[in-house]
Amino acid sequence: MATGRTHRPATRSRGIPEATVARLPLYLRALTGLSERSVPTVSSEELAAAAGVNSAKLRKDFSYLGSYGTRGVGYDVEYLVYQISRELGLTQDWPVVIVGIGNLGAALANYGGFASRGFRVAALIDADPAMAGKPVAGMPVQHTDELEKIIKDNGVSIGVIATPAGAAQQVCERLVAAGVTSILNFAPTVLSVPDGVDVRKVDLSIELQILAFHEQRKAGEESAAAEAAPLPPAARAAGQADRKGPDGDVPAVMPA
Amino acid sequence: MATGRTHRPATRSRGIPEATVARLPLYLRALTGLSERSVPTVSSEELAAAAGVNSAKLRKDFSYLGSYGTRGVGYDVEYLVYQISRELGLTQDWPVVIVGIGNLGAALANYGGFASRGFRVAALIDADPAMAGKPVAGMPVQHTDELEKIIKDNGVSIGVIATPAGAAQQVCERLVAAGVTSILNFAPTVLSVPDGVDVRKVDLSIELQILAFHEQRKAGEESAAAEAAPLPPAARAAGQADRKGPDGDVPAVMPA
DNA sequence: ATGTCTTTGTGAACGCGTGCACAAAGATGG
DNA sequence: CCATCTTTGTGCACGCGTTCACAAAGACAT
Repeated sequence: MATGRTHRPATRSRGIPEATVARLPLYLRALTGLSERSVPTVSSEELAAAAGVNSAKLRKDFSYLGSYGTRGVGYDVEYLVYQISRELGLTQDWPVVIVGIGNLGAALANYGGFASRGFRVAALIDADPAMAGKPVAGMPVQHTDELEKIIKDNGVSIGVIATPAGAAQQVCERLVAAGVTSILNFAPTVLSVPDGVDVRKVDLSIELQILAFHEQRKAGEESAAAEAAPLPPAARAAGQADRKGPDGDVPAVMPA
Repeated sequence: MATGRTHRPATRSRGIPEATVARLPLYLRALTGLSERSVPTVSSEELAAAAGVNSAKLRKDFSYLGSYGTRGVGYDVEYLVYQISRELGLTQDWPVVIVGIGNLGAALANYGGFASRGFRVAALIDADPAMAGKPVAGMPVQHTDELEKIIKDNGVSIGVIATPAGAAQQVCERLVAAGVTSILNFAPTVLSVPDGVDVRKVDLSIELQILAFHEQRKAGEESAAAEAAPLPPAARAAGQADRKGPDGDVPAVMPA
């Protein structure tokens, strides 16, 4: 999924593997659903099915948290909801700021999933002076000039970047300088941050390209030998394409 | 990734590892930037820095595609752009439909990154009759009733689901029945699909929760021994919480 | 209390991905 | 033509994550 990842180099964060951490929210969601239906206990097999994973994997994941199950019975739903929430740090309030209130930023501001898990949108920030004061999701947009003050006043440590790619790195640096140590980046750029700052990336375009790859492969398998050698591997004469404009003899494949 | 991933069980798709496929769009983006600046060739070291990865990893990734570099020189930018585009299947046109034109769906419809890589939004679909005909991103929203017809008429094989969680599975099944074989899912649900259908998931809430985990850990390291045992591991008497409503003696930690 | 049955928790094996380190290949200069 | 220098391509080792398979633990019936 979603997601590619630009974050810590697979440091095991206190014994809990990164892959397990990434699945905990999945379990939590499934458990919350069971809790709403007043299901008291659940087996690893049932919960795994609900979360879309292997039951052995689920049990191993939970084993990193402790022995919270009862053999022969399963897991107590409410208790497990609490334990996972605590482990993820969702028992406390996390104020976040969203920078870049375009279409995507507005969608994020309105997204219920943020507020429903202890995340509170503390401020919406945009560089466009025309946006300042306009209400989005029942909240006035504030100008970028206020960024540092907002972060410090609210004790924000998580920032969401939904700006155009060109502005992302600069916004990122200001966020980090003001005290933000975790960033969720929607801009299609590689952010460089100092050590100690976590960056997670959500890149819609990349996800689609990965799907296209598999889609093409599926289509190619059906009409197997349809494509001959698409281009000779050494089609270009060595040292010929040097110092030539971007519109050389190589097929222009990138639209706009 | 971004993200978690619900897709093929790590099947190596014709020799190219899944992890490599996920990085190809990253390289492509960096290369496109170089191409626009008319840079003729680039070394693995430079390109790796631009893409935010290790240079050895980049070279190994490219080695799966073939020997496209020149030792002592580097890679021809234009040629590599073409090769990666072809490998990802971006040399052809991919019509996509977006189902669920709420805040997020509208943001996606307006998102330039879709159109800029060979992906063409063929239709916007929503279940709300009041939305039908309304223009979003310069395109009239169509009603769900038309879904099957739209898919078949346009030869759509990639669908984007941006509906509420409750509607996602049903929409998914209709998409698949109509011929869609790749799905990008923004709804916070686990989709179950038949074999042969790829699903990639983008879950904003999960990404935030992962960040919160690391954030909490950072905070916990500073004030190391601040937190004592938060709850006795066997706090509940065995077999006591059975058959009790969701509001038992376990702390209610999930807001709303 | 004893036996049976269910389900957890985990040891161990396997496979994938990553990164090191270096040989091979080609460019470049004399 | 030979030497040197740069950069690729890759063999290899290591570590993480996944999965299998089973012993241990507890529930439950008799």
